[in-house]
Amino acid sequence: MNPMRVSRLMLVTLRDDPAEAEIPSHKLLLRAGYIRRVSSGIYAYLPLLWRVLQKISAIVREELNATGALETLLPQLQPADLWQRSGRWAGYTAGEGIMFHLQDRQGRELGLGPTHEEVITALAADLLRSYRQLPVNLYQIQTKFRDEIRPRFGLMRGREFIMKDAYSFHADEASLKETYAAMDRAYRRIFSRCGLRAVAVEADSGAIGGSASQEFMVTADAGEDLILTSADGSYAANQERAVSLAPAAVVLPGGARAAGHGETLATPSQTSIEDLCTAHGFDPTQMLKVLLLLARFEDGSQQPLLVSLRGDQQLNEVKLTNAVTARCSGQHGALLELAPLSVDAVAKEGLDPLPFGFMGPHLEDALVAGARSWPPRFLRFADTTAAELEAFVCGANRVDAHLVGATWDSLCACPETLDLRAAQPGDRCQHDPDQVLVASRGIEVGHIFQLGRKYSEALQATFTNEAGVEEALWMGCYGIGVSRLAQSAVEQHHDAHGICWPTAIAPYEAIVVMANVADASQKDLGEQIYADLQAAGIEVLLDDRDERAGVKFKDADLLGIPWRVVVGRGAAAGQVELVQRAGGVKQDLPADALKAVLVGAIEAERAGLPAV
RNA sequence: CGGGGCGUGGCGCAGCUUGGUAGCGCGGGUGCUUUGGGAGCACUAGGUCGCAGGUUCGAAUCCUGUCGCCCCGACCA
Repeated sequence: MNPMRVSRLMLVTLRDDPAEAEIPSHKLLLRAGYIRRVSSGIYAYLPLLWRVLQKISAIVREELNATGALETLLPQLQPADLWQRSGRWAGYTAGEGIMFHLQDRQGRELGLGPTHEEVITALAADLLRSYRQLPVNLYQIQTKFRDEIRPRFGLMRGREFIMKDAYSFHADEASLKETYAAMDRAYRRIFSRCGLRAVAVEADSGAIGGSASQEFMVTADAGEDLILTSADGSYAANQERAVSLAPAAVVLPGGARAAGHGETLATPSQTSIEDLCTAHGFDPTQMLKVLLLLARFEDGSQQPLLVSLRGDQQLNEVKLTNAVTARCSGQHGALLELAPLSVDAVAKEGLDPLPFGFMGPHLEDALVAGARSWPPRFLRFADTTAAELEAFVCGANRVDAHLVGATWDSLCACPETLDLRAAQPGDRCQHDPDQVLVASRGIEVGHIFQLGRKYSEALQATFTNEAGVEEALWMGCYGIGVSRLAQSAVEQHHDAHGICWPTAIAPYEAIVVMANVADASQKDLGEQIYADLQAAGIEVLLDDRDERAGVKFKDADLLGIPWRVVVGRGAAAGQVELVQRAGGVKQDLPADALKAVLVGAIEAERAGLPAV
């Protein structure tokens, strides 16, 4: 129950927006006294927020326990050798690495857990021996540490944050998929029970690895991710993953010229697609653009890339990263960086300058053959839209000239063709060309992965199958940013006056405000209602401060308690006012009718939104 | 790490260009009045101007260095 009087709450609210905050939810959590910054990306969760976090955690526990998952608690201090065995120690500690690490008094290296695949997989290797024990799913709710390159927006991207992470182990892929689907369903229930509008989107699995992965996004304008959704709701993806149909290309008048080698066109200083189209009346879809990039790998090696795209399309770097990783990471380790090839980098390799702005897909390997440290050839890719062009305009590989009416094969063989373009809002959908992708912004609050056997193989986590053969475990992992979820709830539920918590995760369900504590009838009735509501099972806060009514109303709005009971002028006649925070609807009613009204309303709201 | 900006009582800011012994609003304390939407009046406490050097008779102000914080990019729950 934990009833509470505001006078005892250590409540400090701020009238002005703190200078450190940018987005509404961050400002409001600071102003309403929910959090305090201790250092960059490190926050104290004050008592009111801790109640919110515990309510979210309780919902998460209920839903995961209902799937048969087991709650556990793993160490945050993790030995380096565990991470060396999975091959992630160097990547996570050196350079851009995200893991805080230290040495103990013996000089042994330790890391502060940014995630727990290593620890849990080592435990699985120790404890899971037979297919008879499978599947199992373990989860924990605890603080994670990540030395973020740039912490920001309060709890949205902290260096220390609360996460629920779960790891499942299976005898085969079918079992993994079953648990993955069960977690998908549990996640949808968790977010809707928390009162959040969330959408599940296809996602890139990034550094965690594995095959399928899906993110859960709380829709909000301040979200860091761009989501593309079809109007019928059957397709939704993070832009870094999204696929779509590109607009049809406008056929190049005259088609192929000079037997597909193209006619030379003088294009002085016309280095951009836009310049060329303006000067010569081309359509961007008739152009072929060539991007040069440089990939840098874990082993220190570098590889120049040549990517062909249709002129109207944008490169999706995540797709390219995945393509390069698939080709090269076996030999060179993880891809650390993908950056546009600079004039300086070319010069540093001792090469002649490249015709930037006038390059065609037939740019010869000979141009990089003499490089000091690069391999003597480009790694070449073409996006599907570029590969499908019959005849196109492209750079002539010398300054101030382009080719018109060139074709693949005549110019050069079309390189490996992949989907490398960024899907855009307005693009037609692959599943139904009559549907169009629509953009919205989202905050990633959950992510589920089918990891496969990446970690179990690295850490020799095996079991004996039905046939008596040793086999690597199949794994899934499933995360929810608990503290981030709390802040995204504020981002989604606030107005000009403050927070409007969904009842299911509000720190208190109701606040009783005695307008004037010097008035004995108000004070007596307020105390009585406070006691009655507690007895009725409502989590209630009593604002007993000797402040003017206006101050208490402002604070109640800022705090965002879903229901406010005002005991004021009508107290002597037994009348009170009931105000719903979201929407601000007010009603006057007799004090003895209050309990029934409030209990009914709050019981309905505790369930959150209808499940999706 | 690259680019941009900011550090002045608890919070939000002015003062800095043109050096001369620190100010405003909010907040805190005391008293009186007020009491349904961040009250009024009076009194009061609280800052070696992020830190370290330097220039100067004199530095919040000019110079150098350094630390911290915020915003834009790569990363992610």
